[in-house]
Amino acid sequence: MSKHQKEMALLKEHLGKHQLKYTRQRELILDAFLKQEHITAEELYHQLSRKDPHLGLATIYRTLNLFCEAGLAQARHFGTQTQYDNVSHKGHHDHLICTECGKIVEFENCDIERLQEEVATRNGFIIKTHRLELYGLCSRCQH
Amino acid sequence: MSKHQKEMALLKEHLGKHQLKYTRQRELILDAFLKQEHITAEELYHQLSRKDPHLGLATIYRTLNLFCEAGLAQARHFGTQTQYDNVSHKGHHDHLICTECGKIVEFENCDIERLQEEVATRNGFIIKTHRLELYGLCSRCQH
DNA sequence: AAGTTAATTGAAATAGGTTATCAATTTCAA
DNA sequence: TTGAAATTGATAACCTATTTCAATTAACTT
Ligand SMILES: [Mn+2]
Ligand SMILES: [Mn+2]
Ligand SMILES: [Zn+2]
Ligand SMILES: [Zn+2]
Repeated sequence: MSKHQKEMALLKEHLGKHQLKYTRQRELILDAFLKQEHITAEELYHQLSRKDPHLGLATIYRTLNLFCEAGLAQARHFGTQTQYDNVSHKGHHDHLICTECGKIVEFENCDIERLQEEVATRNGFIIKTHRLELYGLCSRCQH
Repeated sequence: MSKHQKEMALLKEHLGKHQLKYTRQRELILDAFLKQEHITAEELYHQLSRKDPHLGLATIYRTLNLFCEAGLAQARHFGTQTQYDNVSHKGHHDHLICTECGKIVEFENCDIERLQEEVATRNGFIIKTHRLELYGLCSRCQH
């Protein structure tokens, strides 16, 4: 019995709808990915290389992009790399990022989301996605 | 008499404080940059290549990064490229971006900014900067 | 269970945007 | 005017991500 039954079901549902296959690699990557809040392709590659030395980096990238399309992950460009956010059980959220130590705090704020909608409506837009990142110093790095 | 006297003064102030020099290239790039709301290094390069075919792309990148440090510009990763925002006279603002036609609308919203501060405070953070981007369809692209 | 077809994989090449290198040039203060 | 230090342009290098392609694998058909 693997954990992540619900997420695996979601993935299989997406695969079924798009004539895609459920592979050993996709299962491996899914399990590792779901243990993280967010991770880069390189980091995941290094983690998994220990277990399966033959897993290719391209497969990691391809699979993470697949997770995004399936709604399990959300790509977010941060610095030079792309962070893949695990949104499978937490849902949408935004980020506070400490520019000193790299600490990341996730948050949700309905009021902000509502105001975003207002801004969009006022300008004739319909929002599909958004990104909100607050950069600064965490409590430990303020001294 | 060049326009952009105020911005040029700001730049010279920054240069003075950091033992940097005021060069012909920096003046050229500043004038071209200030005519835009936001622009990529490549776009600026192509614009300026017509006037001065010997201007190097590396110089454009270096100078735009300098403008960021001087507070005249603000880098914003959008898609695969970096957009350099002209914040010299408009000040901070956020963006509505149409994913269909690429249209960009700039906006400011004090309420959102205030709520951001609240979120940060609640988590012990002090915000230095932030980015808020709303992606969706503009009025023309909704049909 | 075996065969068939199309998707997937890993390795390597390629792409694309940005930065580093370095000799020649330019700025600017003395 | 002179000289030290910063800057420039051309190009190489870098880094992340995607593409290519032959071999493999998953899953449907018989
Ligand atoms: Mn997150
Ligand atoms: Mn702008
Ligand atoms: Zn910190
Ligand atoms: Zn549009």
